[in-house]
Amino acid sequence: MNTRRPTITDVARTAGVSPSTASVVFSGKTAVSDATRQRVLDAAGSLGYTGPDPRAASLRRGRSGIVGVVFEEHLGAAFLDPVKTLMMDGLADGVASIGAGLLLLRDQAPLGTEPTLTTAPLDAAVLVGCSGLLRESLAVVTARGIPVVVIEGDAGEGILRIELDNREAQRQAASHLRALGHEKVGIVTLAVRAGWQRGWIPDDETITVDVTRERLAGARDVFRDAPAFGAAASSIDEGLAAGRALFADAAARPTAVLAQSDLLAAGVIRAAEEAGLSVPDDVSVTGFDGIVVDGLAPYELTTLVQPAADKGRAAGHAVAAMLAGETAASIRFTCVFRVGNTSAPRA
Amino acid sequence: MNTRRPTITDVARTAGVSPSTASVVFSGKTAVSDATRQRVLDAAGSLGYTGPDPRAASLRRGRSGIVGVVFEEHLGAAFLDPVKTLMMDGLADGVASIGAGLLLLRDQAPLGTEPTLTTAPLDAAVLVGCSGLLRESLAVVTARGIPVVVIEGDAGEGILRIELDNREAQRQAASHLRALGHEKVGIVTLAVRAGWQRGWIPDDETITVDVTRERLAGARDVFRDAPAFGAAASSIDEGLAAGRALFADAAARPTAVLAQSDLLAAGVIRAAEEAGLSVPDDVSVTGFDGIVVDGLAPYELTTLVQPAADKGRAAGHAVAAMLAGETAASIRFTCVFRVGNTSAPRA
DNA sequence: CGGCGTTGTCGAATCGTTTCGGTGACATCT
DNA sequence: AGATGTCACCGAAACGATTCGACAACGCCG
Repeated sequence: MNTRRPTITDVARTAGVSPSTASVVFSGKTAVSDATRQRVLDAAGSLGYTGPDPRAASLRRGRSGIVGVVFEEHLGAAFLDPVKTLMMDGLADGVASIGAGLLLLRDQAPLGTEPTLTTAPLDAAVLVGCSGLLRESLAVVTARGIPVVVIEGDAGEGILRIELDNREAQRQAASHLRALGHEKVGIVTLAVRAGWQRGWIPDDETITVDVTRERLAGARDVFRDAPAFGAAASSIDEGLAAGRALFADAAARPTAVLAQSDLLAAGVIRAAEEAGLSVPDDVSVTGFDGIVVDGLAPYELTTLVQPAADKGRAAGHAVAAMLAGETAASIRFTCVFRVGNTSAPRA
Repeated sequence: MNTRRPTITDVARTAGVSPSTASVVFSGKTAVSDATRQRVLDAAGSLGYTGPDPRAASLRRGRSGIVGVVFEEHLGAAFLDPVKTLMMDGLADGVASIGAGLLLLRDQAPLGTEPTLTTAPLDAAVLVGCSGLLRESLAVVTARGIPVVVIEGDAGEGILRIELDNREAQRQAASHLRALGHEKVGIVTLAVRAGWQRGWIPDDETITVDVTRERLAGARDVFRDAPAFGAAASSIDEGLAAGRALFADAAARPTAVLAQSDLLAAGVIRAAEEAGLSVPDDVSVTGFDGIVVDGLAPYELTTLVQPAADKGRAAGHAVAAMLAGETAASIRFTCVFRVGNTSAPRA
């Protein structure tokens, strides 16, 4: 089959109408008589025409219907985190209103290949987290004059931002523990910076990941000198490792642990059980995120429920608004503190 | 700023060269003298030109650099499964060789919006799982004459397919249990069809999900009459529910359980513990996938290790090959049986 | 019956690149 | 010195659709 695909012009010719009319039949921008529409559709059918070429359409329209989502991590790593997953879901929802799809982009293109961020036909971009690495991507995107939204990260002047009240929220959990009488509290944080290896965080460490820094600050607002152990990622296994570190020294053992994510909290709980400690009787544990941790039952974490999907949806709507020429504003979501059965008065 | 973005023609004019030359400077398709190149680059810089418009380029080239990935599930659900996540990772890798990005597509577009599958500028499509629902998507894509690859699913004649030796692999695990002396075996399967609710699978049930059917067949090759409980999804919690069902009746209790995924197996193990059974002494449990189940330690599942990332990578390469005009062949990957500490001789 | 608002269709002008054949100019070989 | 190649660069023609103003034809009203 050497024959190339039929174009809308071919269809128009076969149907005996002008290309403009045929185009309108497919786009529905203008009224067309039923008779004509049918004729065009028939012609399309007989020619095997399956609709306008999206490439040509997007050139003419100046829109591709594609929103790029840029992650700093390895793609797989990004989806290991249920919060990000939920966020993606919301985002997909949000951009669906303008009929757009999500193009997955890695921050640093694998060696030797084109940076797709510069060559992809994006209408807009959403950056997830913005710690250093993403700055570069941000530069590329803004240079292209594309609307951009940053989720959970400081992007600098004039960039639309979707974020949480991380510090205030974490402070709530801390206050809760304080009110329960806890004084010796341990903190388990998310990664301190890209490439961070798990370990205790020195007091003079500079924390480049916004979320980690803010939540830690919130915890320290209440427990000024609480030691903090930084995990390498948000996972149960990392939490387990962190928990072991916290509970290693029986004398220095905390009576409560503030974890910066539910997954970490779940790991900490497991570490506690391992150490023969009962939760919440011997040690209270709080999480952050409010997700359903697979397999954690019967525990119900005391945690901060964040509107993860809403964050994504908001980003999607913001992007849609910007594309529609409206101005959108940054949004700061609020977490809801939820008491579960993993925190109790100090024994 | 009413001023529109500069085009490559503007840049060419400023640099005093023809548009074709300017184009070549950016694409690198032909040799250009250093002096000219520099002149063009300078002109671009002073005009704020950030490279060729991808939309126009893709029209002219006939390539957009975008590969669509179509899921049948809710986007979020897709990424809850570590296997899919790994697969995506490999896929991203595989298509990176042609500098393509991955466009996330849901099978059924949310109501009231354009089906992006038909309007997105795709070079190729990868369908994940192909059970009924996806058939429609498949029709759309093939009608558009786009190269398509199906991962884990029967797509019918002439469609390139990437799959596993599901049946043979599962049979290995079953044989292993048989060799250990087990006779009363329970099976926990993945979803039987889209929208399946957890429950025992009647003998006359038609199983439309390929993976589920094949693995079940493999298990029944060895244990012809083993009862099968179908989970609604691949998760620990579903496995837990299934396990409870299996262990509910002490008299009918199986001495071994074949789970169709590691996540399910993890849940079954938890259910066993809950029922006061010890694994593997009282009951053996095998999984499928060979992923690292977060928080399952110290158990190491006896399972079938599937090359999830390789599947994705293979799909990516297949797509790349087809786009290059070469012919690619279907691939069937082989799982590796790995004995862990969750299976033991029958007590 | 003439003016007028509707409705449906058409022409022509883009949208911004890339590509391909061609053309000088200049170096190399015999 | 003439023939032959190479190297850079240019012009013009696609790529396939959308859009917008113009324009007939038509029914309606006073």
